[in-house]
Amino acid sequence: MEKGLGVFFEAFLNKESVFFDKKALQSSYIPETILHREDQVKQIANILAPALRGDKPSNLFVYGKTGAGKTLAIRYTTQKLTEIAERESIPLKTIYVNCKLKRSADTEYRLIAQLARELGKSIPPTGLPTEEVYKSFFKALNRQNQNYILILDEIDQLVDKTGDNALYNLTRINEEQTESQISIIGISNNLMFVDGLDPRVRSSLSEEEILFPPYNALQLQAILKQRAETSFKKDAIEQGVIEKCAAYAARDHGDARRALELLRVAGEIADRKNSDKITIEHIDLAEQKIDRDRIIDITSTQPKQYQLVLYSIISSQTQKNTNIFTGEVYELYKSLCSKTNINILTQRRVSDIISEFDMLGMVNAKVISKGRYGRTRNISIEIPENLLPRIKSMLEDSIRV
DNA sequence: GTCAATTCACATGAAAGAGACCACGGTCTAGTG
DNA sequence: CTAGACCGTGGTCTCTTTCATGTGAATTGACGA
Repeated sequence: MEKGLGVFFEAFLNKESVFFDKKALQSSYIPETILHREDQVKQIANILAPALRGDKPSNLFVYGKTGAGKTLAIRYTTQKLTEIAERESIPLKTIYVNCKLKRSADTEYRLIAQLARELGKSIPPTGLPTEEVYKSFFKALNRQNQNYILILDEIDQLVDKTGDNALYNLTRINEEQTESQISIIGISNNLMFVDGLDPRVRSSLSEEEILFPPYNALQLQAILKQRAETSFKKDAIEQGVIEKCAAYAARDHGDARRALELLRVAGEIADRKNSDKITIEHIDLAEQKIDRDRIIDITSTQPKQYQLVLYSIISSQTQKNTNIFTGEVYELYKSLCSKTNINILTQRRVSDIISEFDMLGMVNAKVISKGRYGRTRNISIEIPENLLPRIKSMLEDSIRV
């Protein structure tokens, strides 16, 4: 056994790979030149440039769909900016925070705590009044006489979870703060996001706005080619593969991140099949695999109650084979609960759980009105047919514990 | 037949509770000199 | 005298429950043609 494994690893090491260096396919990678975002980068640079003279740049609000290059463009320009600032010893610091990361910055407390930590304070993950954390953050800000650029990625997530309190307080810092100044760059996937904000926050936050339109298929091709050059070996990609990748990604709103992931997974599949080239067929497989992995991952990491609800949805649909409604799911869920000795949640809660599955893309739950017979969600499953049995037995296993 | 009122079966919102986790300050205890 | 153990208080955070209000069209029933 041990020997067999050794041979396996040995073979793995010697195996030919289509990859040269995967780095350029990762989403955190920042290439030397950014394609098809020249205008935006220039605009950002224009807005941020005053920082080099010690002035406060305007607050900036950036929005566009996922995978449109927002984060990349911002990180790229701020990186260049700080390089220059460092060389000229200009007091400037950028802080990047992703508000979507669970348990990192998705509440007011955690956001401020995260910021304070970036400034070298140590803040406990909980237990302190939010007031205290603010104080500590302000103190850290004041300590050095510096300009700060604050990048809040996925800022919409923060606001619709916890309101715009934190943003309001942040935008007001400059009014009180004299030693250091702070500019805020907000990045949002949601185009309508600013509309829901407190007017004071809105006018302050979006002194400048930049829109990132989605990439089209040709632009995606260029980007993929650029990345592929450094990450794959020569001639490892068959004719038409890049084009197909780009076409897939362009189909849903030009998401470059997805295009890159598709290419990377296709490469991994090619490796596993001992192929020395990535073929179009591998792209198809990759697309299926990404989809499948996502669904399996979601199902298996979901809490018990959620799994029960999902199971109820699946089994009531396979029984009836027509569209199903919240009430039926809830009834089945209740009986499953008492069978498995799990306490029963209220329908209110189950209703929310169903709509969360809707957001995850696992089911499609549309609110319809059946006239006299009430209003409910029309639920159907979005899981591919061939995956259903597997998901179902996965759920059965984990519920029956 | 037409039209407004009714009615169903939930959706959707707001608020608040339960329980886990945690920091802080004060008090108690045991060990040390 | 002091370091560490052990409370009580007060804070955040997530998941839920409770209470309240909203809602779109099939159905109903009054009305007039």
